[in-house]
Amino acid sequence: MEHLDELGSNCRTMDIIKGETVLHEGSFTSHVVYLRSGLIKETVKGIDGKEQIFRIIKGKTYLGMSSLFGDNVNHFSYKALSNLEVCHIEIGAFKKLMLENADFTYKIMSSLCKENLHNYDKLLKQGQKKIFGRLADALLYFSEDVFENKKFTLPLTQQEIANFIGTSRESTARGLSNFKQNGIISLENSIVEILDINCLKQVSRTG
Amino acid sequence: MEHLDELGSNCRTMDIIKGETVLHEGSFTSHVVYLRSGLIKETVKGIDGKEQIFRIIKGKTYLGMSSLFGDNVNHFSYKALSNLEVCHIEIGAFKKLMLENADFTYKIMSSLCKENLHNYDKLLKQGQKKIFGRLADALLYFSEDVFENKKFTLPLTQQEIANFIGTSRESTARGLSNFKQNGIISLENSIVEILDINCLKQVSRTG
DNA sequence: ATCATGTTGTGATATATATCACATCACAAT
DNA sequence: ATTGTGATGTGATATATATCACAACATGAT
Repeated sequence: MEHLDELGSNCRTMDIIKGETVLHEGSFTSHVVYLRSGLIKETVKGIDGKEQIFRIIKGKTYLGMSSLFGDNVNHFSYKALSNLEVCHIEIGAFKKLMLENADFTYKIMSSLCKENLHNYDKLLKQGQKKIFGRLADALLYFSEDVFENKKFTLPLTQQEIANFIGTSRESTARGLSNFKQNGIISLENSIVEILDINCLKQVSRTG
Repeated sequence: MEHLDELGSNCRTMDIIKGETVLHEGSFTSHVVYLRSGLIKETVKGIDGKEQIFRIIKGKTYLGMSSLFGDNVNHFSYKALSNLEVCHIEIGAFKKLMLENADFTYKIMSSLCKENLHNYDKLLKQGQKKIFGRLADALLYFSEDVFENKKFTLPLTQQEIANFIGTSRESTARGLSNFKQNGIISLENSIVEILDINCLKQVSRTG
């Protein structure tokens, strides 16, 4: 997926520090942004203005493609959870590359479609599950998709996890306590280790 | 979006009667399907096997594009809510057209992206709203997106509406009764007319 | 017209989860 | 070390919604 070489001077690299916002929901999409390294939370303002977290994005990913090809307005905000290395690409150069290189376009489209299927699946299933199931999903997501490790530091606060799985902070806390008491995870100062992954997957399935 | 002429003999039209399934979730995507006319419900099997309805699809739409470019397996089922006229397109011919015609590809991609933004927005907001808000959304969706009319016949049973907005049949019934009593809609034998659209939008917003 | 079958309306109750309230804890800045 | 500030843990209570139960109704087939 990295055709950045072909973009040459149209691609400008820059560093962003933890906490900064890379793109703002509602702003005009003037550049394609490619995340080289670091962790980002993708958010939307929900009704009553509170932050909903859609997903965590890690390195080697283009940001806001749907917005770019949809209506040129960012539909999400992207906020740095760690220090980042991003690359800004001239929108014209990017579109030109797409029109000239059908193969590149095809790849972009495939990866977009895969992402979408995954997201739809997640959102649809989420609506049916109860809190413990959704929390289990979040932990599996961190472990399997984001960090690819059974042991990791929570990338989000409990309030943010709540915003991610659509529940309250208190329910998130209670869920984590419960998993801990049942020996499914260990949890110490935001460091989680998944001890019984089968059980966690079971909880994810049965809600 | 209609490039069917260019596809010539690779495009085969056929009729499907109400109730039939056009594509099955889990099956291999062997053709691109274009819906010429009629109404379809796009569904997924949820946990515990009960049907979740993702959206209603009306004429002049390609089915299952994300699945086609994602992993060649249908992630949704498509069931006819009315008699349909569909067109089956050879997958090879379709991909060939895309690789040869960057402009066509670009348009497909744009429409996919717009769809996605709309769907994400809907799913994310849905998680935050209470039942009356979601039901209001469904009615507005039928009126504004599907039928483009304030008066229409419900395309789904109450059980299906419940599967669409993620609630129980009984809650759906209660919601409709409530809207009726408050003069927001009229409802007689599945025929709905939206009487106070501002109020309905208000309910949609405030949940 | 009659029947059978699926659809709808509505009460009573159970249950999951939000909300409120407050104590404790972790961590960064001084 | 001390302080301040935000993060976390946990009880008590309120509330929305699911579930159960059943009657009434609509619709299509015979």
